[in-house]
Amino acid sequence: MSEKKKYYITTPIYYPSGNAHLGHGYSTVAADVVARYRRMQGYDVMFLTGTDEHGQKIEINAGKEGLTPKEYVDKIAGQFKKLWETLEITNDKFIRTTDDYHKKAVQKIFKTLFDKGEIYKGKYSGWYCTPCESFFTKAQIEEGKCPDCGREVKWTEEEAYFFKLSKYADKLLNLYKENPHFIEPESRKNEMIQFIESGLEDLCVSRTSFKWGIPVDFDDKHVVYVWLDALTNYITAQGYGSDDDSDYKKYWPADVHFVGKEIVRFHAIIWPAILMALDLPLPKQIYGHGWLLFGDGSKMSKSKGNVVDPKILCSRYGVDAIRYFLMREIPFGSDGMFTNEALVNRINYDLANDLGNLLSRTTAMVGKYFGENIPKERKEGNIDSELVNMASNLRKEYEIKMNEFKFSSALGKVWLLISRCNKYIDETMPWELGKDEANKPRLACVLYNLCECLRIISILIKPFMPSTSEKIQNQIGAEKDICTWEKANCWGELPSDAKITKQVSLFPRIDVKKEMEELDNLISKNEPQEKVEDSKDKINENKENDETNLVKLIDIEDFAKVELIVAKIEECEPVKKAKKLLKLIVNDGQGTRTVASGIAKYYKPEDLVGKSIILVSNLKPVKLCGVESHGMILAADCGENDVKVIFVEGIEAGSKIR
RNA sequence: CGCGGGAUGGAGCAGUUCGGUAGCUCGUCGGGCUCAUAACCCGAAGGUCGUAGGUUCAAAUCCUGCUCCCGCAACCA
Repeated sequence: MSEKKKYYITTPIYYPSGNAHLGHGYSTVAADVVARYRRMQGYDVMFLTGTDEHGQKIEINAGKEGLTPKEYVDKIAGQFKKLWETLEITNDKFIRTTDDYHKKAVQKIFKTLFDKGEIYKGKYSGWYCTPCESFFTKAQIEEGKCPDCGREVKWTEEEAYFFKLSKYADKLLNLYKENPHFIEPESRKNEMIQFIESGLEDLCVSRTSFKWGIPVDFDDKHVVYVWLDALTNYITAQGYGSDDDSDYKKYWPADVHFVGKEIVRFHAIIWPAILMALDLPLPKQIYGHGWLLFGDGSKMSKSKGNVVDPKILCSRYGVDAIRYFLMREIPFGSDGMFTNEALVNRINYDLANDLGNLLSRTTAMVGKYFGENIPKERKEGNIDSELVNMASNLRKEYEIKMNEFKFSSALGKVWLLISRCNKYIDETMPWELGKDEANKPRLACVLYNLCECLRIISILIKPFMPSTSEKIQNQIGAEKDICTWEKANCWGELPSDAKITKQVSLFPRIDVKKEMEELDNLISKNEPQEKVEDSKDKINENKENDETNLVKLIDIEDFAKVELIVAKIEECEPVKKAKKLLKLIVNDGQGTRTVASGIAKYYKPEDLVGKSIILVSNLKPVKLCGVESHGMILAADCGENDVKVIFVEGIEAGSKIR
């Protein structure tokens, strides 16, 4: 009774403050590929994904739609589940942090930590940004606004529970040292080390400012804040803290947590610290993958016609094509771009021309020359050994890449064989062999070799493209028992009575030009309901919050509150340690004052001295990068990437503008 | 001197750990083939490897200075 080896992999639990999009799909497909790969290798796999459903933002978004938070998350969690079905994700569990068992377990964990003295009650006073639900440190408050959203932060004091994160600094550094692969890719590890070395503060783990969360059961003013609520899902999902923790015992610790690079910090620092505090084993690895960017580099460009709704893409091109694209186009550790053109090109070149066509021409020739079966009598040629070796060794190379999560390279290896096969056909010229009855054994051998290669290929692409894999096996008549991982490095498995039939094309070729036009039409139709809300896990970088075109109208009294005057710039210098800031000394008619302005990118100091500008003179002073700024100068956005200061000529400094 | 990543033929990237013919995909041009989804195969053109110095017999690779991009942090009052 050889116990199967366990493999536990997770995606982040997604924050359902908006619709599921391709960025979510990216992480999840990657995890699914690994899960399928490990299952194929015979592991007992646990693959977990889910949603992180608490927090103020959910509360607010629900309110906007006139729903209760629960109704709201039910709706969105449903969308996520549906998307995973569409993408043929084979997660074993789906956890929602609003699930009962999770809530209970979290309360238990909270209490345990409190009893152990790992959590203590304290007072939090600091700058708080409501929309972002974040407090900022002393270093940050000096500088002013919320670093995330730029909005006003409020000085807030609240009673709160704290987790003693600071005491784990050394242990964490040690952990990284002793487990060099704990954080991958390596560049991320360096960031974490840096972060820790710059000092860890205790972590605020409860809130009183909103209700939508798990109550602290011994102090019901408080709800558990995201850290202990969300991160713990990886163990509560397996029953930790419940009556039945057999799965927890079986699968924990996780082999790897896949996370977006923006949340590596939480997983590499906070999560292990929590586990240490609980005396539980730590996950073996945190892998921070890159982001899927849209269009020209960062934002989704509507004019470029990027349909990012994964459902549309899947129905148009098939799930396998989308899965393939995501895993092939972008090296897993780095950022990558999604464009429709890149997608269609990949489908055409790799899938239709190389793989699809290889299968097509192979099965067609078998049909043409032999009917359904390749004869037993086969004559080998000198040229064969290179192909055979390559095919037999492929699994080994593929495995190395897969184990490092280098999906793109792993697929690259497979495609090397596909190319080699196409070349092999040219070299052996089966159509010539077919002309002479005497060459039939040689022809049989050539076609057999191609089918064997296809068999191996079909096995190795299976985690990525499950149904394509099956289709290939079907067409070459390979039964399940010779399409296993074990048989992927064996040669000569296909029996001579295998029934080989040409069927429909795997991937039809796409007319790029036409397709781009159609996609353009598609989005223009879709646009109204397709706005992708930025979510907390922001895997896509679509920060452009659909510029609210609705300008709020104000009364004349509101305008009267703003005092605008003309001022003359007398001195100007860049602010040290600031990239965007210029420090201006301006004369406002009464005297001089200092103003900081974020225009360093567009103006040199000497271009400004002596000029007159319009100044908002009654803004509250604020300190920016050590410079006290008294006012703001008016400037206009000129296109995407330029800002022009509004200069005025021939008006005395101090003149009021109305 | 905040941290980090990057600058390589028209585009997108690899190569830089441990110096020694600069490689891949796409595009362009020419040829071959006809089994196949007008797919496949071969060949060619095209690169001062961001810039300036240095070490070396030899530098994309090592060292130093500089410029420009991109994240994050911070600071567009």
